[in-house]
Amino acid sequence: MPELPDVEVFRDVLEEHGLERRIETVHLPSDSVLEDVSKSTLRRRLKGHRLVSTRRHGKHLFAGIDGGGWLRFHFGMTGYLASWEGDEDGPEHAKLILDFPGGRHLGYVCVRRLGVIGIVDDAEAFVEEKGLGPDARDLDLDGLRQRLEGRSGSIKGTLMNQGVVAGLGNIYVDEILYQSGVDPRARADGLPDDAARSIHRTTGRVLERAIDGGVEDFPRAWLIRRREAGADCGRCEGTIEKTEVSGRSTYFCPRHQRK
DNA sequence: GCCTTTGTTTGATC
DNA sequence: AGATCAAACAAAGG
Repeated sequence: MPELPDVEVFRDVLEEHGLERRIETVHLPSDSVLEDVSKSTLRRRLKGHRLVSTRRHGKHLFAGIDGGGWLRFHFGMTGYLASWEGDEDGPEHAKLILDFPGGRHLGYVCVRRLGVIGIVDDAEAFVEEKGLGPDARDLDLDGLRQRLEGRSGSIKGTLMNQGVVAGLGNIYVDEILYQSGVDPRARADGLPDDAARSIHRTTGRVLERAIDGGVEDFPRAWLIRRREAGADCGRCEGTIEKTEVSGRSTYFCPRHQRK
């Protein structure tokens, strides 16, 4: 579930509850989601320090540590950040809990353990090494055109490829293509220019609106409100169909989404 | 109980 | 070589 807008909301949690407070205790319960860092190193790098800044690239979130380096989060399919106050245990399946003065806690929670936590020296360098494309929020039209060039796969698979554009996943790509009127199975490099233009414009609009709404209360006109085979399209007289594209369940309206 | 779901990595194939 | 695709992964809910 966590795609760019979700991670942006987690970033708000981090900004509001996790910054500029001394980390008193670092809890790393049982099965670890740590990558490239041991529990003891992570504890040493965080304990007694403060998180002082945040960065996001695509679905990756970073928290700058006052002693240098960045705490890195990836949320897999079911991860999220939570903050709470007091003596309660907090959510189940928390993999990392930071305790702050005054009883405030910040937790990284991941039920299915496909998320990852690590420490990196340099967030930029990490993005480079991973080979991530530009963040979907900053992508300009020419950049998008260039990145679709020579791609023989489906437009859906290409937009979900984090090396092409970072931040979009199954739900938002379906939404963008639905609102752009583009068939998810269309070849990425064969799109008419107005389709590329529409995808670009729609991507910006959809992401901003999703973030503004806190990733809830989506407009009624959105596909996300009717991801169900047989539902009325809502944009035209068509009917929503379910199929599989790039190995992912895909909802679209064959009537107004064209190749 | 099997199927579906989500994002990424992997190994194979084009 | 580089792109693309299917399968695997965990675990819960239908």
